[in-house]
Amino acid sequence: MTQTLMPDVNRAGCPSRVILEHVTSRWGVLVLAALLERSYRFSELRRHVDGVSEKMLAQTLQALERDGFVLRDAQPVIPPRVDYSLTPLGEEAANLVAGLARWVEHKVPDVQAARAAYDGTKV
Amino acid sequence: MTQTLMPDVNRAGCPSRVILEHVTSRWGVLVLAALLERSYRFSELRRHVDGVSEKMLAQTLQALERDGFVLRDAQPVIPPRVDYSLTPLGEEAANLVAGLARWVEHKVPDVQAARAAYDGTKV
DNA sequence: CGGTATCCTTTACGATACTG
DNA sequence: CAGTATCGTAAAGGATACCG
Repeated sequence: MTQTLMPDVNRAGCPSRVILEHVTSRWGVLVLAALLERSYRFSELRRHVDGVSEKMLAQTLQALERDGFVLRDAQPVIPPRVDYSLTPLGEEAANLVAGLARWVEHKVPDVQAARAAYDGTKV
Repeated sequence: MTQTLMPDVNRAGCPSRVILEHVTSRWGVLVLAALLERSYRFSELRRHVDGVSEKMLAQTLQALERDGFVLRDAQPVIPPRVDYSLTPLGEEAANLVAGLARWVEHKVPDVQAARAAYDGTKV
């Protein structure tokens, strides 16, 4: 039996690392945070998460769906309609990353001040 | 006067996005989480965060230092000794990302079950 | 509408060698 | 020890075109 107990993000090759990277990926964070408010259709999400390409959005959603964070509901209508929402597991993840995102938004001035100080002493 | 109020991670070009990317970067997360426990020397950190290269560790630490999350204490001794620790701001960030990392470690089995189910229906 | 396929560019990253 | 510099590869990502 292989080592399945005690996942550790500090160990290279630990499955937890890949999951963490999905959740903290550039677009993964923003998608999860968006879906925390409400469910979105593909193109809605694409407009909401400014700058994401179709390709990356599809890729991000697939990874999150496969990991059990996102639920994909494709209705067999014409034109097609696909709704994305969070699973209970995804909601937990989304709360954590959305908390981080909101904290960052709130601390932008502090970071900019730190950068100004850093750049000042380093020139 | 330019738009400095209401940072929004959903808007491309918003400074909050770059900060968020530093904090959620592949190695940024692990470095912040490590420094939450205690301060580390460069090579200690390199061993602790398994798999990180010298280059990426240096680059990550510089970004985090410039953003005001990490404090770099270089003692003028031979051989050189440099200690890295968290600023108060960095401690807040680290608590959030470490919380996320611990949550992921805890949920590894759930994700693996979700993947098995997903891969099962998709083949 | 909600994607996929293809191509191409850019960035990330790692390995190695070197320096104060 | 704590980096920097250089190089090469691999992966990320964007643009466009196309399909069910």
